[in-house]
Amino acid sequence: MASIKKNSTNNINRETIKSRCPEAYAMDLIGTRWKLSVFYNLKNGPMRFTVLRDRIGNVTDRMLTLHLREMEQDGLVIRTVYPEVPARVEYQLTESAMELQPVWELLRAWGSRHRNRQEGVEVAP
Amino acid sequence: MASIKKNSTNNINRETIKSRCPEAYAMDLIGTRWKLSVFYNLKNGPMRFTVLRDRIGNVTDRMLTLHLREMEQDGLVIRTVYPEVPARVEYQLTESAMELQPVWELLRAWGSRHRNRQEGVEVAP
DNA sequence: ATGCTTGCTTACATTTTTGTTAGTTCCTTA
DNA sequence: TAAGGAACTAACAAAAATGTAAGCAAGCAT
Repeated sequence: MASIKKNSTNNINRETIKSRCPEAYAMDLIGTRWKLSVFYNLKNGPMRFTVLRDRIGNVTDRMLTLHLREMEQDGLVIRTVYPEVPARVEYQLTESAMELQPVWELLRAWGSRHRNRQEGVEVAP
Repeated sequence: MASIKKNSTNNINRETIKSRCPEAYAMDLIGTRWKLSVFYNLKNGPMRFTVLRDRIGNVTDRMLTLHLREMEQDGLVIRTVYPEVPARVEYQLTESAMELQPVWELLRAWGSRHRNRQEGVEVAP
């Protein structure tokens, strides 16, 4: 998240797959720990940093900041600073990010179904 | 992938989110490096280990094995061993895994669109 | 002048994921 | 009897993600 080594096998593999495959590119943008939570909490409108943090719960300032910064960079959220004191910063989803909504819905449905099917399967009696 | 510390903050956070949110559960099952490639290559039918490995390219035996094992455990692939020598092992997607197809299609479409929009945005002239 | 809140940042530590290398086993065929 | 291929596994190393703890700037209320 912070410093990636451009020439590591790891990174080269990642980039190769991303460049070949839009699904992989998409997964890369949305697939880390707190991003889904950000989408989920911002889907109904903008929210300021602390509120978002408290709603998510269990995120540290640092982690949330890191993820928000990446999402901003990636065109998924917009950051608006209001020149007040104490500082007020609001985050909102971009249009493009909103268009992920159908994906989340499908994933949610699939997840529920799959979890039900898996219940009791993994731990044999 | 191998040894996770059950009581780390990291793991607790992960599990908490997963348990609350089917989307997160889903993302957790499908979101690591080589799994998308496995889905992609198996979507038209079963395939043996080496063929799969060579089609994906750049995966090591170990990595592929690790991911396939997890996917098996998670009810996403079925592993069939044919008692021949040299060994023949075939992998195929489960029905549940096939049902992810619409998700991949949406993600692919979104990924392409988003990438186009982002082009030239990140690197200012 | 001091304390207060928000939204960060820095430096460091831990955990998790990914990769590297070198085996191993099974029988079959040469 | 030795070589060979498929499908692994073990031991180790590196990279990346996540978490912890502390601190800082701005400027308003006290």
